[in-house]
Amino acid sequence: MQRKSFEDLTCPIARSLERVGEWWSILILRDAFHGMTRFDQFQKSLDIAPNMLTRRLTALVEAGLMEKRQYSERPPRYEYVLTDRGRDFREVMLALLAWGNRQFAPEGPSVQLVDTQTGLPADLMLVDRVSGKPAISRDFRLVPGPAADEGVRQRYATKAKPAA
Amino acid sequence: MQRKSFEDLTCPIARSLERVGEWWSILILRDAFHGMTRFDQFQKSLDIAPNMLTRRLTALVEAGLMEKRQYSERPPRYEYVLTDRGRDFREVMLALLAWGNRQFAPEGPSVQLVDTQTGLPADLMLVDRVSGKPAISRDFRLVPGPAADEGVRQRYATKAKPAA
DNA sequence: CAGTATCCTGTCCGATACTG
DNA sequence: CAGTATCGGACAGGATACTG
Repeated sequence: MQRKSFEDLTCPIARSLERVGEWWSILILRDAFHGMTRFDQFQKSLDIAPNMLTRRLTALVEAGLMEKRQYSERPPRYEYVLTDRGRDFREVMLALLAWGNRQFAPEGPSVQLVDTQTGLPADLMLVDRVSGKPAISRDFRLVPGPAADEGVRQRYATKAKPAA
Repeated sequence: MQRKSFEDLTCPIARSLERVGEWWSILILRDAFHGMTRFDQFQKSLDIAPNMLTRRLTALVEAGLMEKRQYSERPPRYEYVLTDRGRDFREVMLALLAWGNRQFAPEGPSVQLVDTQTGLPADLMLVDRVSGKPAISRDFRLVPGPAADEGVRQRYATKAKPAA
């Protein structure tokens, strides 16, 4: 029966996972951020079976994260480029990368983000543009928004106090 | 043959995905951040089959993101709490949430982070603690770190110019 | 080069029944 | 309450062969 469809769910995390929840999807996006656009570039880099690559690329295109563009008439050739929506995913990827480096790289990072102006590695944190406070500040709380449905309201109505 | 094991890979994104790549894992963490600790709390909230919940919880414990703690002797009762490593994942989750709200919530967010001091919804962005610049600034570039292996170096040695 | 077409396997996941 | 046990289905993913 496989996973239930969560398309109707309003939780933004679940909705995001609908689009990028498959394992390869994020790695394909990672390579796309690195400038790759062509089928065989992805295939070589990822060492992925070609049919799987086709499936994932198609899914990413359908989700609006990438766009398939013809860059040659004869022979017909296509490339896959990030859309605005896909490019916006960069922050999530960098957050994931930073977390991985902090937690699973005892011998130092294998890939890191550096400031090309100074040469210093970046130390990323999420902040609120409005107040300037870090997102992990205790001042912030997740609450149901205007489009919340019953399920969401129930989950966020628990008396349990949120973990730090 | 299922997915190859990527445990030996040094890419921090792949390494992160090893731990939280399964669909339910992140949703369990989401609920844990919301203060849930007990088996049946997760089960009711997620509407997940009990055997799957056991599997995912066990995996999260093995990955060091959660800890199984006995909170009652007779009868023996356990609870699942976030470890430091698990709590550190909060930034990734919030980044995912913010992306989902930006991209897939035309009718407004269903869940949002608000500043309890001001009542204003947060507008999250990743910034570098060192320079204060946003992570999406063009000044930043991903480069191989001290622990990079051949595969990583090759991927990051392409002449292709990174996508914006 | 850029895929499509088959076939196969592992496992994620759901459903249900059961237990101390 | 907090799970374990068992069953079965759907699909992610791999391997390989083939095409314009």
